[in-house]
Amino acid sequence: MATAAPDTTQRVPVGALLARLGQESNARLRRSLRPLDLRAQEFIALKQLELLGRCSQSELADAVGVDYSNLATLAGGLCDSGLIVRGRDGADRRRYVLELTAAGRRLVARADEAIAAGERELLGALEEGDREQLHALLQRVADGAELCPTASACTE
Amino acid sequence: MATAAPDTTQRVPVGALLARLGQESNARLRRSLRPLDLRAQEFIALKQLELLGRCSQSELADAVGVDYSNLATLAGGLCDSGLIVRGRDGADRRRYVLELTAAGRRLVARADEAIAAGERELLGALEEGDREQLHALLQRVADGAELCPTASACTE
DNA sequence: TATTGTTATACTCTATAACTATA
DNA sequence: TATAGTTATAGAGTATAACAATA
Repeated sequence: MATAAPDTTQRVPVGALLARLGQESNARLRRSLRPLDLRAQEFIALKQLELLGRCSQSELADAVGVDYSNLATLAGGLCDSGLIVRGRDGADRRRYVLELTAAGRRLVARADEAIAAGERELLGALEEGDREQLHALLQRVADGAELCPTASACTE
Repeated sequence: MATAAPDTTQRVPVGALLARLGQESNARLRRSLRPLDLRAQEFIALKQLELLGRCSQSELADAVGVDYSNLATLAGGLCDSGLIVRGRDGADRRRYVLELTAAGRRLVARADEAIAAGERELLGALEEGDREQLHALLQRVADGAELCPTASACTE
């Protein structure tokens, strides 16, 4: 049977809180990015590519939590827009090597500014120290679940 | 200009972590609920209704982060399935009053068990105490942003 | 006129399967 | 045969506008 702590029944479980706050976080992201004509997934992929440097489509898909199939379309669009460049890997010609262009790098910088305000607003209830603590906890969960969102944690 | 802390540039911002973990949390929720033939939004709405007790569609939509227009369709489906009942408010006949049926209550209980395993797995990297701390921090953020996920915080 | 709820519609995101090309 | 990528498609979630009924 499931564990049943006495006062856990009447509160929202952590998973539900995560889901709800993630939803809100995504909504704010979308609104902030709309003026830049960027979709949330596109920004996340670009941002991750900035952190990882050169990498293949499948590595990026893993890091970002998007299906390979959907990342193919996504990367194609970003390539057409001149935000990334795709070249075949010399060693294994099946693989693409993705890299941010200068234009892509500039757009990411603009997007970072655009989303910072919304993020501060969402986390307004927390003091600086609490925000750090939240960041550390979330990072540990992400690393533990192998969601691999940081370059340093990508050891493969 | 935006604030620029020295070592913040090379790590994933809190908002992005929240978005990513929320995405993962939602994905696990969906997978856990599929055998019960429940969609994530449907479960979230039912669960919230359990916490709030009787409430109107607009109150539920606010609490759950779904557009009024979409909650209309959602509530209609749940009503057809016999999981909730809808009745007009006597005082204000424009408003619906939603309430969980016995069948709805049973299904929520089954769903709670189904999703508990996935949640424990996602949070596996954290000790019990850290999990509590994460819960408290997320709850404060949710309350601060008036996402109103708890009955107690709903003061309106 | 303002509010509650409904319907319709477009867009974004998620997920699966079938396919091609290279290893 | 196994893997990297592509294409197509279905389903779920998000967002907006137009509308009816009631206050």
